[in-house]
Amino acid sequence: MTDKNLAPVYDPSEVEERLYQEWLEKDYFQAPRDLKRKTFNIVIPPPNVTGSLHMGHALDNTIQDILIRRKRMEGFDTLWLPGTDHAGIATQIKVEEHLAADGLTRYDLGREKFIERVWQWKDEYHERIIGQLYKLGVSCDWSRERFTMDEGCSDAVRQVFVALYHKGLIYRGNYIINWCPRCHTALSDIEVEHEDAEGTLTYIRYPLVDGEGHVVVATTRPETMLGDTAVAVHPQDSRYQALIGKEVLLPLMNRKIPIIADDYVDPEFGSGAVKITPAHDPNDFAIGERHQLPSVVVIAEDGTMTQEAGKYAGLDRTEARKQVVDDLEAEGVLLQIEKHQHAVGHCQRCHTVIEPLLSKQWFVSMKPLAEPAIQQVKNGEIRFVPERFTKVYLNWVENIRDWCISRQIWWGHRIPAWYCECGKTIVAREEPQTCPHCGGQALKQEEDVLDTWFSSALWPFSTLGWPEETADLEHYYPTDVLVTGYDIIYFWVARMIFMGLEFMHKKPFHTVYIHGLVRDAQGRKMSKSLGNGIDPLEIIEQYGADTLRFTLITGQAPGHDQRFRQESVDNSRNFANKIWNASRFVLMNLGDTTAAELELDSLTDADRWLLHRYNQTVREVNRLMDTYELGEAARTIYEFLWSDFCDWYIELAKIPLYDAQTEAEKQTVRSVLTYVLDRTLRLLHPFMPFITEEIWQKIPHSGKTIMLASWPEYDPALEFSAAHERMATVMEVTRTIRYLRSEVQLPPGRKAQVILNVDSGASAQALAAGEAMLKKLANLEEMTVVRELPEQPQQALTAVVGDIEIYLPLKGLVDIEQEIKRLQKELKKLESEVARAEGKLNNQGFLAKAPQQVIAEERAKAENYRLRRDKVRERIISLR
RNA sequence: GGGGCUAUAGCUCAGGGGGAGAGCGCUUGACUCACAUUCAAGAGGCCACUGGUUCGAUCCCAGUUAGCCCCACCA
Repeated sequence: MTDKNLAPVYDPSEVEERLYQEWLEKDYFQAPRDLKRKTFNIVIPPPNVTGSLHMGHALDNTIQDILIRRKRMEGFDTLWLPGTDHAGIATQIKVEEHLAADGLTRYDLGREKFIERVWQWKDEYHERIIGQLYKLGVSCDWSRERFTMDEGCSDAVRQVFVALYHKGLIYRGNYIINWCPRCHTALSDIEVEHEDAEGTLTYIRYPLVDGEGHVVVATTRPETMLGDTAVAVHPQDSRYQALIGKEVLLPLMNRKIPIIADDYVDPEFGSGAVKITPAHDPNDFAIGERHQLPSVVVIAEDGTMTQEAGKYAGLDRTEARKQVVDDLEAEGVLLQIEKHQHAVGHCQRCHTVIEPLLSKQWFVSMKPLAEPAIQQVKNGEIRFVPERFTKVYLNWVENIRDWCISRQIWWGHRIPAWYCECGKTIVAREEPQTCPHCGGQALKQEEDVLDTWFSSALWPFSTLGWPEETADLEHYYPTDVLVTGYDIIYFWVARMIFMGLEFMHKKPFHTVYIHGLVRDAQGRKMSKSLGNGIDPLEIIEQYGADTLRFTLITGQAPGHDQRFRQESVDNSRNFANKIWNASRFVLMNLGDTTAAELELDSLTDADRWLLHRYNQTVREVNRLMDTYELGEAARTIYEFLWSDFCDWYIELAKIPLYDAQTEAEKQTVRSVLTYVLDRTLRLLHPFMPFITEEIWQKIPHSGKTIMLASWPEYDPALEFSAAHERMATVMEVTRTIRYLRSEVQLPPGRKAQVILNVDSGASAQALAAGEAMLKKLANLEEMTVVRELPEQPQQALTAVVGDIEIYLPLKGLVDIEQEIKRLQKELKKLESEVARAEGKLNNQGFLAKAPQQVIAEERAKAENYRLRRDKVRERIISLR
């Protein structure tokens, strides 16, 4: 027998570190690759190696660990594959910031040295992140850990790139892209965050080249007028019919540009005439294509004006804007400036205002890849939980546009394309030695790297060894559930589905579980700039991982954001302590027994009641977990453990444990306590892995670890409805007597007498069986059950439970007037209940259409309320 | 301009076609031999508003109001 003397307060810090090491040493997390067993797999959303884990990660990983631990206990061959993400731009920015502290830029180091520095950074932060995951208690298979830039994943990236290129789905070309002047790179559309901003709409007069008159255009970005190559109007706009085909003279630049007609123009907006700058606006670019307009690039990649901008060359774009406006005013062509609300794009990583630029970049053609990914979701092969996210996904995928994948940074997968002097481009998995077209050897590899999400998209299969045909890939692909926040459905989830279908010809997972954000106590997003972030590690150090996990999971409803509040942490901590102390009680009362076999024959009503409740809890928890309602599942266990097991059963168990005549009676209770505690710990283990293991090891058990103990299932042998009913009566009477006692402030030290007058044999039986319990729990000295009461005691408090009249004779303590008042209040309540039930029963529609069971229940209720009403009424009369 | 979510006890939130739930807070009592990180008892809600469907709506549907979020190239 292990040590039974537990400290009265649970101390997680002592337990968690030790248990996690033990689990690691014994390889409990390792997936066995047992071909005979069914698999259950999850790939971790790889955390970025930029910093440390936040509450969102803690929630995300807690959810995954819960799913994984349950399936492992259910006997599945379970793999939770961990790893980290190189996070291209984000990590590069961090390292650059670090260098900046020493007054250095990445150019000072050069590409090779800089990347070395980033690898060092990666190593350092990788260690930190893994350490944090350890502390959370996640049961990942660390022997299979991956990194998006490790050799295998990099190979997968090249393989995919080459395949898509040869299929014509990757191409390179000149298009308007989102350019971040700060990060100095192109971005994809979804890396741009739009924010409404108060801007201005500037009206400028462009004079006609021939003859009198002018055209007025309106723009939010006057500085781009330097690059205008046309003015567009709507073809049907009567105001401008005569002007179409003529030319205007572009102010400041004195360039002749044509007036063209295009349907894109909204005659209602501004002046109805639009200046066209193909090099700096996506719409203008499209119009430029349609009308073969030249593009004049006036803003450079660093955000300054180019030589094409004439005298403004070299100015920063914001400075240029001011000067252009001033000069326009000086020339007398500035008509007016009005305020204007519009959305301005910002870089997701550094929040700099995005510049739409004409640039040569690599793209993935998305529509062909999206098609099957739409079908898989539409036909239910891939399911979102909660379901409404299906729409969010489809809405994006059905309107998908090509993906700009090249980034002008250094940290990432370098694009496997080489340019030859002969002008040809070679795309290959391995570096070519000579040009296959001209045989030349002067090949230069593309400088750009890939969008970090390119490698993420391959994660479910690249981590299992693809493109090699590994045993893991064969056995573990596809995975089962993907757990993530709604913020990366587009970035990651959609693209994984695309790539999984394209390269594995199988969906990467069948279920996408979407959770919400963890916000601060005021409901604000946790962010560094606000300084309102709560570090999960601090909570773990102070309260333990179990407490943090329980707080996060109970605070969570599928797909909804939650607030992280101290009260909730306290509550979870208290719960852990409650479990600890309940277990202390069990351990202290185990006697010499080492095993607990339930002997169903010798059970009392209390035992049967607990087993029944336990069994219901198991069924409910399984149902909830099957539908991913993990917060509800956790609350259900909480409720059972605290209310049923602790508040009622442990108190009831004390009776035989302390007073029983025979050892056999004690033994029965011990076995029930042990059995239910054991199984409830198993049920709770996925949620609170540490404390459950720690206690489980101390109570009688078979097996090495609770991690591999069998998962509790509903057991028909534990259905005890009759006993459950009887106990419900006993409990209700108990509560009522306690209530009466507190009504007259009867001191706890004073034992009371009670007379119970019953109408039915069933009640008499329940009370007889529950006598000892009632005496203890309601603090009674004497309890008398009668079938008929010759004379009602006057100096007594009264209440009615079902057909049971409860009399609490208290000479000298009962204020008759007060008691009548209280009973009248009770009578009023009962009368309204009777009225409600009878109202229903008198409704012909109800009787005709409601289900029989509901009608029967309603009849029983009505009967019960009438009975109680009459008894209370009688009592009032007798007191008068 | 589209799409979505939310409105339940003082606070934070679960729930769900047939008499409203939790935690915290509040009131009253108790250091009772597992636990005061506790126990017992209690107060507190026309479940946002208006219609509809139904025998029956807090729950389903429509609309209204308020708040939040996502997507979108009207200069």
